[in-house]
Amino acid sequence: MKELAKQYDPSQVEDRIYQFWLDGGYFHTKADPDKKPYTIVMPPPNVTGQLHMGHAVDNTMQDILIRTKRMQGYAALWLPGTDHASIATEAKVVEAMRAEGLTKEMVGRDGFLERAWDWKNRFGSRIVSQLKKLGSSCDWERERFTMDEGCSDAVKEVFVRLYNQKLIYRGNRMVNWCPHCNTSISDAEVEYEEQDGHFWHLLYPVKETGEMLELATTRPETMLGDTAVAINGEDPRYAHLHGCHVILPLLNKEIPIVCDEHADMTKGTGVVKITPAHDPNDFEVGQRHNLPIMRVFTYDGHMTGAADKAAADALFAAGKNTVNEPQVLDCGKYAGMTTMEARKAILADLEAGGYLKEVEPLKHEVGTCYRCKTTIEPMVSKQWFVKMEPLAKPAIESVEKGEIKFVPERFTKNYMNWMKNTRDWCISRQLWWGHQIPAWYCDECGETVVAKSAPCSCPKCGSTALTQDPDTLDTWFSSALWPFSTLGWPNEESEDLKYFYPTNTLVTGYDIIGFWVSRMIFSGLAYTGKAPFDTVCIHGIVRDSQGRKMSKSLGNGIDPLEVIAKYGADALRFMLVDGSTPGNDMRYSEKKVEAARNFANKLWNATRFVLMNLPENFVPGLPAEEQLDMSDKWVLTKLNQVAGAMTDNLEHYEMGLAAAKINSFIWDVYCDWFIEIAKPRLNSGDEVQADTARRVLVYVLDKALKLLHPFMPFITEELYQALPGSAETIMTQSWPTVDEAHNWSEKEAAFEQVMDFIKAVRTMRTEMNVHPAKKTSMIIETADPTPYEQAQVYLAKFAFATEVSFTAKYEGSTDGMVQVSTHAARGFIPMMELIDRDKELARLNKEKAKAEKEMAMFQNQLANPKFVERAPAALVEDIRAKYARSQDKLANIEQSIKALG
RNA sequence: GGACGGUUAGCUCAGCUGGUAGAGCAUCUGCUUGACGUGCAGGAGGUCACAGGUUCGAGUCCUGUACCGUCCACCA
Repeated sequence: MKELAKQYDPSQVEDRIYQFWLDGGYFHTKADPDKKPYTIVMPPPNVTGQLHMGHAVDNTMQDILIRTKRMQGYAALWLPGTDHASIATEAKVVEAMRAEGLTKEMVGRDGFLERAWDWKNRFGSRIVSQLKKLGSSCDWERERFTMDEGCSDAVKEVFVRLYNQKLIYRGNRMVNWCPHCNTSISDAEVEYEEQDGHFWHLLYPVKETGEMLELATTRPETMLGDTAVAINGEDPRYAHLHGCHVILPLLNKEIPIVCDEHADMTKGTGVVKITPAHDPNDFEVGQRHNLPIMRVFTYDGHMTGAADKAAADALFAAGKNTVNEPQVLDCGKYAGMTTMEARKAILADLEAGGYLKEVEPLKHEVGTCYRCKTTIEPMVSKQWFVKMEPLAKPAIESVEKGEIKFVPERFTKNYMNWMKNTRDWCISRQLWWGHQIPAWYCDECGETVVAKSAPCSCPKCGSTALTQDPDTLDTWFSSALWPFSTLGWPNEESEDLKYFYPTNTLVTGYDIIGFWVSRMIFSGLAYTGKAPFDTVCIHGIVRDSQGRKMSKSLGNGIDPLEVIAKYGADALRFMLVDGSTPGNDMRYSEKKVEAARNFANKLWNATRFVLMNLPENFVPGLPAEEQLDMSDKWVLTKLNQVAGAMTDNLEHYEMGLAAAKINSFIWDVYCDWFIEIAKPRLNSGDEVQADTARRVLVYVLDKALKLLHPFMPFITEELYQALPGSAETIMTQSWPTVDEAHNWSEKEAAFEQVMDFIKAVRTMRTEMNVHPAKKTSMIIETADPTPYEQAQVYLAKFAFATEVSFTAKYEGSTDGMVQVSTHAARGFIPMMELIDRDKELARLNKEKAKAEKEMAMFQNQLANPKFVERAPAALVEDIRAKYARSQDKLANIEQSIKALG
């Protein structure tokens, strides 16, 4: 048996244990017809990212679930992997190239991709090793990457299928354009933030009547692209202007006044300028009225000029641009300015021309890019889209039918809201790192060919000159397939797919329900015909100690790896779940990690104590029932209760409650009471008693380690292996269940009576400042002395008794006797000379007040005829019993006060 | 504008289906009791945000209010 150190040092243990697990292959799971499958796919972290607290909670929760299920005998698969994170990774590679003075264009697509793969290979293992530090028991043999061969094949398969079903289309639509990342992004990727801005009230002259039409805008620089002004057809103020035109200031261009419902009579002046190329609503208006779409911004956030116009005209002339392709304006003197510069210049010119009526300050929500926070420009652009409506419908129904449930349930609403309002999903990105869109265009006739691999020739004209679409797909397009692409789909015959799919639990934060969860659900249903998981377990985010979100810009992030280095992964894990509530945010505090570290140390020392007391030839196993002491039966009953309760909590994803329960069991029940109470037996010299105590100590410890293992995997493994007779790993031992033979509720009650008495004596002594070394005899007055008689050794040790005698009714002298009372007994302790009489009287009166309050509560309840009449009979009985008990206690205290004189 | 969450001890938070308010930390008092001072034994500390309602009984259920926070939507 190995000697344990006085303090637990996780740094000496964790890496060694993790390697032991890897070497043992305990994380690997295969399809096993004799077992039930349980599957979790890990939300793939960004391949070049670093572990943060969000990952730490997410993966701790998954590991707790998977370790529990593994111990419960499931073929538990936790499938790990990483995400290529197109925008984030591409941005990093671009940045690194900039340091060398290079741009994407300079190195070209192939050169860039080579660098990107290098980058991935260099940093991709970092996050994986960090996940290992946490103790994650994933099946690393199955580690996947969203751009590996299988996942890429799944992406192409889906793209082709959806295209053939007309659920993927390409067209000129309004998209969110990030001028910094230089790509379109989806609606979900736009974040709104409140900014100070202005309403500029402009005046447009009406050609036919000469009057000035007032309208307001928050983005005056778009006015160059106005191709109409809209009024509401019902608006009496403007009835005379139907069919008229305005002269667009600065450009002196005639544009029509159109009647459209979009113009709201109740807002502003009821007149709206229409810029179809740069506003989503205006785009719709433009479609309805067949207005030209005039682009005035370049894709990198400048005003368009002659060259831009020439390029667009050339494409148009070549017939490459067909439906609704925006025209491009040569912005003349504004060409080449950034949009902000143009805003200033245009406003100055408008003012000079008398077209600016007033400026009104306002706060408004501005769309920004979730990656770089740059203000989004709505742009009309030719992109690929997924038609959402037919896909969303089954995804909504599936959740409504309960095939998928959210935990906590309230997030269902969040999901539904997202699913029911989603617009078509823009999936093309003007990036190189990612899955290139499997579409080819014929250089000769412009035909589009969508296929899993490059076509040899154009099916329409036979030309062999075809060019693949340069764009890549939104990262979430591949993430959406993750639960099944990682299990072998589209190969329907894959054993893994058949066995492990659909998966069971998806654990993730509420912040990506729209991005990811919803897309996996509709994808799973559409391509595999099955919901990809049955439960979505949602957790909150970890905030800093002041409740702020952890962020790079604030610099308030806590690095989980530093915490692990200082306190151990077990402590971090325990801190993250202990006392947490599903779906709620939590605050990080070092104090909480310390508490968790202390708990680990407590367990370490408890085990050390047990091991120290075992003889060389110790053979574990519970002794026969007749040898068990009342404290043994008590602790075994408690163990049963905690095992049952934790199992139930874990089934309901209440990991915080489960953690608190095992903590309390180990610390309060096992260490503070059971170990202490076992000591007299261990040292009694009675070999039979000592042996019984040892066996129970080891038995309960073994079970407690198992119950704690999912939460604190490292220390429990280390300690488990040190127990005599243990198997090679705790990981695959069976999860403790309720043992019906171990429910001794009457013994539990009897022992708790003794505990009550001990506590009463201890409290009295501490309050009276009696030194522990001062021991005395005592007389216990009780109707049934049996439990106390059996507990004499304990009374000696914990109630500081020399000799104990019993009586049903004490009639001796109370002179010099200090008295303590419980519900079931009264103790007479000759130690009055040690304390102050007045203090003792005060103490008793305090006890009395407490007892009276308690008694009064029950009395009031029972005095209420409606309570007795309407409350459940069992409860009324229970209250009666409690009332009787509280009466006994009060009587005891009153007698004590009387005796004191 | 819509939806959701929070408001419980000095601090951070639990409290499941309504039945005598809990934990950790902090604080106070004792304790070198041979597993552990990263410890042990005790104490003090709460009108459960506010106002109504349902109920024999409400921290828990319902309605409303206030403040804090989050998400979504819109904004000429």
